[in-house]
Amino acid sequence: MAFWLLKTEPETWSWESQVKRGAKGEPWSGVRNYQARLNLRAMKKGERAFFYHSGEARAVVGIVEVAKEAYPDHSAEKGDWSMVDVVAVEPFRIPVTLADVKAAAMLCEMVLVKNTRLSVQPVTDAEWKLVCKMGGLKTK
DNA sequence: GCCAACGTTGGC
DNA sequence: GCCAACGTTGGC
Repeated sequence: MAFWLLKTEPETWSWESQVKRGAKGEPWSGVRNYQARLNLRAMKKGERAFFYHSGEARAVVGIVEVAKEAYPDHSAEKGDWSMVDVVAVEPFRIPVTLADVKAAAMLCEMVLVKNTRLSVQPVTDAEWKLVCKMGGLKTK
């Protein structure tokens, strides 16, 4: 069971928009980076990901679940790109900001810190647990 | 608004 | 295949 982190600009696609989609979920389209594509394609149905707001907010705000595994990105005019469908699972009670992540010794190796520009990232089990806890969620 | 980091493109 | 130039992302 792997964990992930999905980055989005809230002006483009926010947690609120994701929640409004409900159980139908939403295709995570528009990824145009090979490393991110690799991660998208490694995602399995039922795996979970942090939903991260970049830009102004800079915080993990909730958790989504993969509802459909990688399939061709319909927004790609050319090239071989993939997307997955994700469904909102649970909001964080307390958003975990980038500053919080950087301040936590255990999290200083997170891809979020090390490779800030990667939009689809793997998260380790230990990181997952801690960030959930910081967000005010019971870890499962 | 600026700049650093990274990825992509194109000339050689 | 190398590398400089350029564009984009995202934090500050």
